Amino acid sequence: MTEAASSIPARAKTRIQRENEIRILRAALEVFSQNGFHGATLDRIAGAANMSKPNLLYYFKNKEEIHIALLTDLLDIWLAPLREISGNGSPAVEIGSYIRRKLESSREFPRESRLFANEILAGAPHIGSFLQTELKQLVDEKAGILQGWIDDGQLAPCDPRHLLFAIWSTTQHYADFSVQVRHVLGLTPDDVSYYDEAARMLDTLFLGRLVAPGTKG
Amino acid sequence: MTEAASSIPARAKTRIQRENEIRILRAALEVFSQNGFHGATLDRIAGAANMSKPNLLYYFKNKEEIHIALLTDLLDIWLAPLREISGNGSPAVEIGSYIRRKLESSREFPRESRLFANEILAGAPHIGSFLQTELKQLVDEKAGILQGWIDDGQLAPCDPRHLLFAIWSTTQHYADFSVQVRHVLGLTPDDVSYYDEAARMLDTLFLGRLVAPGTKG
DNA sequence: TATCATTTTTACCGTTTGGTCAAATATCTT
DNA sequence: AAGATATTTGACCAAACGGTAAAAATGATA
Repeated sequence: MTEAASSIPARAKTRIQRENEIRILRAALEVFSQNGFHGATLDRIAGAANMSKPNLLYYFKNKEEIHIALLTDLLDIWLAPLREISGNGSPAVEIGSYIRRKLESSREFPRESRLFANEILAGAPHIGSFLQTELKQLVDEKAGILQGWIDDGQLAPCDPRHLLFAIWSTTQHYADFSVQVRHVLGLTPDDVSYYDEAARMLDTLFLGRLVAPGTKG
Repeated sequence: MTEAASSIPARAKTRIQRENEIRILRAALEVFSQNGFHGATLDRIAGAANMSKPNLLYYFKNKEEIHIALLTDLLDIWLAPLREISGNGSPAVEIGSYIRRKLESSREFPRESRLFANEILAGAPHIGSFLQTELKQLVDEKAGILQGWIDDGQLAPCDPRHLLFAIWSTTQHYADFSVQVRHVLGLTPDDVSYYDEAARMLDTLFLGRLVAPGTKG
């Protein structure tokens, strides 16, 4: 959870405070991820948290603060799979397990993924600086590892950062566009059985070879 | 543009009417794609169209009608590249050119792409039936073509529909997540020079082989 | 140029929304 | 159990929002 950077030493949180902040953030995640920032109302969030609106505002001073708290928590979830990429392993293993981690993250945290997607779509008003600093730094570092493999001939020549983009987009797609995925596959809502097939597809795509070597150079 | 299905024969549109409807839709596309449906206000749309709000409502009876008009126009743009996939060509050529068309569509119509993404993220409240019928039908048809190539051994075994998902996500990513892409690459806003490198990446990924065949089976 | 239809503006309305405040209630500590 | 603190509630408010009505202005037409 997020702690305000205040000079006044904050009181230790009570049990009720801890519980209610979690209740609120859980409810807010549901509402924000489904309706976007502007589509989410404090009344709906409060309702989803089984709480009155003034009570909710006793814990968070306004709507934006809830949103920012959610985004802050989110960034760790988002970065974790990327951090684990190691230069010691082989590209096949490292990339393969990164994809699996990202896909697993999509399945486990679809609401967080959609919250992130909404924020980026809106122009990243709250996490712009995070993208430019922390994320960029980490990407540059991991891109260096990938570039090493390219130089070794273990990986096809390409811009490693765009390879990461491809991994992000394909894996997150299954959370962010799940409605489309389900409609196209003819599945019922909440059916997430497509993740196994998705994993196979991405393995073939990133680790295998899609189009058989043939007439076209 | 969209025509209401009314039994009363609609008057032919005047010059001013045609011009203003276009002005409104252009402005609304900008505002909706940046702020989502709920984040967009009639005042802002009217402002972007250099028009008073009541004047705007003289042409569209409410906010939702503008949104639906935009989505309707959008679906053609979205489907066009997919329709062109032909069973006569080779997988390499057909898939390659489909990717190029989708990527080009991302570059040319980023606002439309973001509008679409917003709609899907929100649960596709307006285009759900389109996804279940028209899109599903077309996907099933094109998936059949891809399946044929798989049966021929020209394409690696995989669920062709998931292959399409991978193409959609990677190409649309460059429009929908352009802010993230630019921040990570260290580019200035509005710089779209990354599209060339993106095309190379996707060619390698979908048509070539990313990880060199090596120690790992 | 007079007439009619179309377009634009001004003034307004009801509702929703984010947020406040003070009083009431529950909880914790001694 | 008393007192202090933390929590919850109901009543309320101003601003923003989607939308309306009718008059004023403009454009087309004969």
